[in-house]
Amino acid sequence: MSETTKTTQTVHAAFAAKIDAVLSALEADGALPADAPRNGVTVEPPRDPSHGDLATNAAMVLAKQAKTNPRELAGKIVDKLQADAQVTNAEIAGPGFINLRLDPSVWIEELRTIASLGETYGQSSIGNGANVNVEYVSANPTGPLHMGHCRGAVVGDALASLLEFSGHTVTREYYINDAGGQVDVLARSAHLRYLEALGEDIGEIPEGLYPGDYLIPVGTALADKHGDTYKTASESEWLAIFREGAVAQMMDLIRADLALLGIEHDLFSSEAALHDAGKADEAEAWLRKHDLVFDGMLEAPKGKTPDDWEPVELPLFRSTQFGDDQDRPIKKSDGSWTYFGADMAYHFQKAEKADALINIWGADHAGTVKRIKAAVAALTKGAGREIPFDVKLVQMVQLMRDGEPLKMSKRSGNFITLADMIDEVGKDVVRFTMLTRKPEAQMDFDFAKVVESSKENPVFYVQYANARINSNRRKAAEEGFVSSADHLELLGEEELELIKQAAQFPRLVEAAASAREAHRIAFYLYELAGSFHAYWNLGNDRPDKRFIVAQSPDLSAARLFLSEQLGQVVRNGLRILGVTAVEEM
RNA sequence: GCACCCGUAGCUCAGCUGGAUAGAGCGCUGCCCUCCGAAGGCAGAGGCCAGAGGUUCGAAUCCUCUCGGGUGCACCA
Repeated sequence: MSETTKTTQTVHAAFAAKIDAVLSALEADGALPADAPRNGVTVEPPRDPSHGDLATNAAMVLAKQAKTNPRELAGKIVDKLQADAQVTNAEIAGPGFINLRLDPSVWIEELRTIASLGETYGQSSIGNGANVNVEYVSANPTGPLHMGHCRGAVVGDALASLLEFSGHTVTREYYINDAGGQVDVLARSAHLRYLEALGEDIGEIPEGLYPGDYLIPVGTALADKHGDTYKTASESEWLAIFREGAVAQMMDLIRADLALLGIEHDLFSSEAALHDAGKADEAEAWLRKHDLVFDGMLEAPKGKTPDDWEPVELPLFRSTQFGDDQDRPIKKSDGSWTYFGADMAYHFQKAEKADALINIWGADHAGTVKRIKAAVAALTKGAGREIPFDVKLVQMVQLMRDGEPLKMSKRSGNFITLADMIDEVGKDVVRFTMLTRKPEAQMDFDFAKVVESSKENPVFYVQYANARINSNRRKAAEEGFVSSADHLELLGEEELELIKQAAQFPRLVEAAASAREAHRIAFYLYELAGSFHAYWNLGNDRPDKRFIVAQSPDLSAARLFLSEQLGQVVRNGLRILGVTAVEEM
């Protein structure tokens, strides 16, 4: 380890390394078998702070391998740890935990580390630069984004950022379903609006076409471009042209919506282009060769069987071999690809370029997870390159206003758009709020509650912490006090507690990234903000606990330094979530 | 009927991929502030982690079953 990395290593990383070194020393002593696997050994703060600053379960995990009992092994580890100047106390507790108390200088040093690393504090290299493809949103290009797309968009984007922050190379991808029946419907709907733009009275939009007003400008644009060329032409003449034109405009619309949320994908992949490249055919050929696709009879759908149900023979993927409840068709009877058939080829294509795939899907697609994972596993394994493939399901959001659910009518084409939501409460509120619940749990989004300025609103509370830090700095400067690291030794117990909490950030980032759970960052920030506010409030009754103590310039400077670094951690966390750290409120 | 998700304080939810006495906010109770660093503060009560088995040093967490709630079950996307 070089000197430069040593000076900026975080407490958590340093002590994880120390425990590791102790275990290696015990191996050298013969107290542990050589190369004993150490997965499962953790170094983390105990839940109950009275137990100490850090705890490790090493003795309990390794006792079996050492052919001894946990407490005895713990004793040997403690002996070595007590030699460390940074450890003021090491003791065995309970079934074999080792609790460590650290010298205050360790935490003071962490504060300096935050300052020197600044925006990079908390970054990790656990990703080892692995290429991770995160596919999210992928809404059909048939209209603007609505609130149903919102949560997946935010969850996917925050996860992508989190993975980047922890050392992965991330591709943010959007899959454009521009080859199915729904884009033909779009083309017909656009053609109708085209006729409208040419002055025809189109009356009511017929059932089965998209009624939304957002297609009016699409019709106008098509009329501008094509004049009356396709006014009386048969559908076969204009369908492909209108489809392409309308999809392109829908994607512009969607990109604009995503921009409102602060989302920019790196890659937009087209299903149509995939077919043109013959990717689906390639996948089918390979699967047939390995007897994973066969021509067989499709079973009747479960539940209520449609009246017009007739058995047909179709190319089926043997997804039952992988836990699915029936084999799934990859082509329709007219020879065109099913959604699944195309999706399979699409994922195989993605897998060729990535070290890991993550999909963010709406919960309504839950039923298709098994088959796609099965197909991708078969294809990648066959290609000799099996990679992790996660599908994260994002549950529905119920929109509320003052505790009352908002109904929306999809039939009329009047749904609450993403743009409407952002217009009303703002990007930051939408993003943060979507991350205040684990994605796989259903959530309510109450337009009234998310903009409340109170402690119970996490968005506000976290933003307020940063704003308070800023206003405090400005006010201090007016009175002639400036942050300085010269006398950090003056910081007391309450201040050290704050540093300890801030120091959790790096390991929290790693844990959240490993678990692929960005919402943990949001909860952490809420807690950190809560601690900061509580500390601030101490000053209400005790002027000696305020950041600015007129009689003690050195102490004030040290506390301002602390305040700055807390702000840094809050901002770093917010940046992962894609939420602006507002300066004033 | 099947699959997936959820079930933790009165309510809304966390719980760091199996650790020690299960946490937060709201609500409730009590006290404090309301002459400002208060878009309030401090403290307290409140739990059979839906239920029953199992796995092991150790389970809210993993497995099985049951009971509730949600979602989805076309050659749609």
